[in-house]
Amino acid sequence: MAQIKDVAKQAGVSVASVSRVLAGHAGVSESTRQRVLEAVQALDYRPDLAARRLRSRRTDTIGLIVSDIRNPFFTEVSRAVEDMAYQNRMRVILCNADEDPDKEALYLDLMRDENVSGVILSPTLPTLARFRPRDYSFPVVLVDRCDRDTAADAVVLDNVDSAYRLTSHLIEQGHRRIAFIYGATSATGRQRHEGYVTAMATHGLETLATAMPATIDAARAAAAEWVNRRPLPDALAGSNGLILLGLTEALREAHLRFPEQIALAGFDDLPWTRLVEPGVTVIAQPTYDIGQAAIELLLQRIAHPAQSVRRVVLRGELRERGSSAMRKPAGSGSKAMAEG
Amino acid sequence: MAQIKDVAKQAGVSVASVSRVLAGHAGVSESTRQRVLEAVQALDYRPDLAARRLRSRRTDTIGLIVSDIRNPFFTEVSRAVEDMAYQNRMRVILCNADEDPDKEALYLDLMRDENVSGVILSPTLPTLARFRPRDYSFPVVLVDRCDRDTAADAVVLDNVDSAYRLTSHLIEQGHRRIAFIYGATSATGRQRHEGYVTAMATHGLETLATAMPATIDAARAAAAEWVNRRPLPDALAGSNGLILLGLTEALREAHLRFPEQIALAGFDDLPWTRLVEPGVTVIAQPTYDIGQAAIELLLQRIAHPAQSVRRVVLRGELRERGSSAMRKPAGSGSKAMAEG
DNA sequence: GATATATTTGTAAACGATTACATATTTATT
DNA sequence: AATAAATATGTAATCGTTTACAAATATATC
Repeated sequence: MAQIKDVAKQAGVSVASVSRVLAGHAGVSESTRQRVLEAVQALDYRPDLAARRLRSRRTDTIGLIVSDIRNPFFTEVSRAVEDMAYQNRMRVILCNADEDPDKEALYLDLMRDENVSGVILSPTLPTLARFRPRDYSFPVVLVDRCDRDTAADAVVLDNVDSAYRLTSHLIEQGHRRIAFIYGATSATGRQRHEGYVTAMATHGLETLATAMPATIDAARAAAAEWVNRRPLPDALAGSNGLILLGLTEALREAHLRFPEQIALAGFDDLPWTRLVEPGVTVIAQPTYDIGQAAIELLLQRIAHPAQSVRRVVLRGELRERGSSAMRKPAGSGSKAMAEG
Repeated sequence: MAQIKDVAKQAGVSVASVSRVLAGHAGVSESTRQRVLEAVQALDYRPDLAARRLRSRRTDTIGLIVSDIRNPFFTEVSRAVEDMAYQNRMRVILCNADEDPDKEALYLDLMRDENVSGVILSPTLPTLARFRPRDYSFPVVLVDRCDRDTAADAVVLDNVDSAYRLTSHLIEQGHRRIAFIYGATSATGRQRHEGYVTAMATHGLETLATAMPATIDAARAAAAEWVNRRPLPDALAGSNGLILLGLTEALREAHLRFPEQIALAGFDDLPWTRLVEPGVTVIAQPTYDIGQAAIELLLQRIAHPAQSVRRVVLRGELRERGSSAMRKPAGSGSKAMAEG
């Protein structure tokens, strides 16, 4: 493998000049620039990254710690971060914390060891609760999950508002007993719950909510409970894509048809929500944009460490489908209202 | 930040001893071991990875280059690789080639620059065609995609056999005009096509296949063509999860009910295949196992570079659901057979 | 107890870049 | 033409480890 001194010799210049050319620094004549570039080409020289990182104390690497890689939301965010990072000559180390605070802490330590330029993190609740950017040796941008008072750069959905709109939509469609099944282990789940509660209160309706870990299985179990209760709720709503999937599975297992017997709605516009007849009403998240915004925020923060804290809030879009359709005044609806 | 010499001073030993203790090398007395460990603890010393990598010429990093991170198959594989890698004190650099050979080549170059310990790769067709392990400075394990004669470690499904079994199942259910829509840009798609062709030939049936890029949109378009043709095929089969999704969408759009009007089957047991009534028949891949096997192969190869080439072939499991149900001798079936 | 052998420790030379500083060269100003 | 300022280049120190080699100490063998 060719080294920088080989290139210097070949080009007839000093190693310093080679380094300067490769770093794109000013103060080097066009003629040496050319000769260095030719020599680099001729020898197929590739700088040793370990040496460069040791001396320069920079890694040009960013860490991405997602809470659950199986959640398509995070897959899509990762994709965006990847794309943008490599376009900006940055490497990405991807870590999947699996909603486990310990694993998360471990990975944050690892980021310190790796001396990363910055980190994009979707924190679990405990980590978020005690999160202070100053505790880390690198800039951190939060994504998807963030408290109102967290003093850190962040990119999030308008969770409270989106949940409010989704719930209001269900109410407008004539549903009254709306059960909200949400992931209590994330700030996002809680905020969406808050939006749900507000919407219900605004319309003078009683809230029916179940908090649980945000997994398909937990959601299915939670939905099964609601489904066995009498009176049957008018509608089930889930706080994210995984939960919505669990709810849908539970309804299938209970042989309940939506929206005739029970309505359904939730978050994340995944491909399957259009496939299950007659389609599931959802709040669509601009997932790719969220990832893109996160890395842009991070790159800016790396460039300007002292700049003031920023928060990007993106709007969720309600996509109405058959699962939330208008409840008939007569029929099972009147029964539910009579009993409730 | 504490350095190794600080630890050495604190423990009253030389830097060499500290290094040896931390590397777990033999030939260091228990008493120094203890004192070094205490000093490390006391100073919260963390070795500088850049320096270590420069001097030792090892990175303990593996590269994972997947063809399409949006494909849940690869998400699950990534999860397994991640888990196992970190358990083995290795870092993972994840790259998403997006089925683009150029991007793939770029990432392989990047792996060389990063001086990774090894790479797990699901190659596109062009890369696979000219793939020779000797061309790389690091060991490579192929995953999901591999030719019969590729001389490299690999973990794959029994693609030909699985497709044969899936097709045979459809035939046993009374379907005759079976259209196979497959991704022609991957070895896997081609092998599954081969299994389909063999099964059809065995039963003296004419093959009806469409080759296309393995995306949801392309699959939907391809399915739309089949659906508009007369006679209508008896069944549609897709060569992976993304394609199967596209086929299902196309049937929905054309308002064709399965299995009554047309049967459906494919690869990858994704959660939604159980949700769309009456369930979609699929070959399930042991995705997590595939990832796990890949990294195990890689770690072994790193430990024993000269050991002979290994291939792990995992068996796909047929999961019968309603979408492939028995075709009635009478009705639309007879019409299709009369016209075919 | 002397010698040979095995074990433990320390010193200093790598690893391959970047960059501070000094020096040489060119250009501008008088 | 002499001086000042700006630009271009080179030399050598440095980043923080690992590890080859030498030296010192402990253990075994006679």
